[in-house]
This record gives sequence, C-alpha cells and structure tokens, in this order.
Amino acid sequence: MRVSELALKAQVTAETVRHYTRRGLIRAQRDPNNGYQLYDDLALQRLHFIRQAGELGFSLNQIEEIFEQSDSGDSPCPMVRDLLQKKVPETQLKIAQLQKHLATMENALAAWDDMPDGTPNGHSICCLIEEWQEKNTDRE
Amino acid sequence: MRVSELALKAQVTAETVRHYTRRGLIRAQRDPNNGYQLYDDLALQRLHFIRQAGELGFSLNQIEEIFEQSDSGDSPCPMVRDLLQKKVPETQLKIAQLQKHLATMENALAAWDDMPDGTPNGHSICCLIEEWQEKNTDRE
DNA sequence: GTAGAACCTATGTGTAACACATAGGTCAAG
DNA sequence: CTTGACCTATGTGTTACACATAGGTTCTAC
Repeated sequence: MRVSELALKAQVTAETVRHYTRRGLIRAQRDPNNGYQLYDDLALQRLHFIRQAGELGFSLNQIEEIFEQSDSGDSPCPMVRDLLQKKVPETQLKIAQLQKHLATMENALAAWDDMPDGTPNGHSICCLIEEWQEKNTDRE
Repeated sequence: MRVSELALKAQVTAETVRHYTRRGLIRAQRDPNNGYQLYDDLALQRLHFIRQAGELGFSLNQIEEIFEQSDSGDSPCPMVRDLLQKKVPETQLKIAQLQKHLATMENALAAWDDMPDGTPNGHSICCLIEEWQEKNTDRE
C-alpha cells in the first residue's frame, strides 16, 4: 500500500508516515515505475507499535533503540522494562504537579468571585497569579 | 544588576534571562560604557511572574499577551481568568491520561514478573507493549 | 485524449522554550 | 599585562511533526 492508505489504516497523517520513514522507523519498498513508497503489513504493525509506545511516553529515539534491539535479534524487553521503571516515578511526579496546579487554578477561580474585577492598580500585574505567588513563596 | 545577578536571584540560567529579554518579556537598560544589559527590580518581578505563570501552564506567548494588557493599562485579570477556565479541563484531561498510562505501565511491570524474560520469538517486537495493545484495541 | 483532481516525491521552513557553541569585547586581580 | 570571569550577538540543536513549495503521476470524467 502507499502512504495515504497506510496513514488511513493507522489513523495518522501521511506526513507522519513519511516522517517515520525518513527516520528509518518503518521501511518501504520503492515502486520502480514511479518511485512511490510501498508499505506492507509489517510497516503497519510497526506504526501501531510506535503510536502505542509514544502514548506511553517513549520518544522516537527510544522507540528506535527498541527496534534496533529487536532487529538485531535481542529481546528489547529488558530495556523496555528499564525504561518503564524510570518512567513510572516521572509520571507520578508529573501527575502530582498537575494536580497541584489544578488545585491552584481552581482556588484562584473561586477566590476571584469575591474580588472586584481588577481595575489595574499600578503595582500588580495580575492579582490572580500574584495572589498565588504570595501563598507559594516557600516551596520547592 | 546584570544578567548573571538577575539569573541568580530568579533561579534561572543567564540564557533564560537573555531569551526573555530578546522576546521582549523583560526589559533592560544598556550600560552606555560597554553595552551590557542592566536590569532593575521590576525585571526581577516580571521574571518571577513569568516562571509562576509558566508553571501554571501558560506559554510565553500567552504571558506576553498578559503583559501587553497590563502595560496598556487594562487589567489582564479577565483574560487570565478566561485562560484559566480553559486550562482547568485541559489539565484534568492530561491528569486522567497520565493516570491511565501510569496504570498501564504498572500493570505491565507487574505482569512481567510472571513472564520468562523474553527470548525473542520472531513475531513479537516487545511482549510488554504488544500485550498492552491487545488489551486496548477497543478504545479512544 | 486530455483537463483537472487527487495523489505522490523531495526539500525547506516553522513550532516552543530554551541549551549550547562560537567568536569576540570588557573588566578586576595579581 | 595576562588570566579568568563576565558580557555581547549570532547561529545551531532539540522533539515530533505540520505546512508550504515545486514538480511528477495516476485516475476520472467529459
């Protein structure tokens, strides 16, 4: 199949397919008549894998490494496990930070209902964010 | 104060200070003798604000808009409120996604303990991620 | 049979928020 | 007067694509 067909099957853009092809993450044959890229089902499998891994937070570089391991006959599993083990605490940290920011934003919005809708007073850029600053001067 | 001093006070790199200066987010005077950038306390305040807003998920472009509002004498508060109101659901979505991925990763790692450490079998790129694919073929 | 639509190619540029490298000017201390 | 620490401007690299350009190909309709 050609670029667009593969892209459609994998629910990505044709650009993305070309991008992965250029990076060597998926392989294509050339149609000798017109130079078009031709893909097979393996390419589709790989494309799916790339997307899945990407959703898990792996970079294309890491995915490339996984493929290299796999293509050279070694099991990429131990490597993936290591990567996952590093990624778990990172993800937990991100979640915690986002939750903190979410709480801050919700508090700010709630507090706002009690405030006059900020005519500028000259020494404040934005009451909301600076309010937040005052409450958070002692952390990290 | 000069670049490094400001950077130190704000706990960022000198590059970051220069970057913000180039983008026009903070302002500096030129030392007429040597062309060095000289900053005052307002710059420090702004730098703090930028960092705080950035942590809340605002882009530099948005921060720029906030400053423009503020500098032109209008209160940026209503705008910030609008931005926050849009950002709250986005953040909630991000958190939910991260939690899903986290669960996936933890499940995968747990499941792994029961698996033989993946000698490659030729038709599997990585047992872990593909295992996950099978379980998730029906969503989004 | 040919015009146009829809497809393909390669290359280059833009995005966000800096980090880093280069080449060179400035300044205080020894 | 040299060394080292600071400063300058400019350009490049990062990530994962999206988009634009210029041009070749294939399909379809008239």
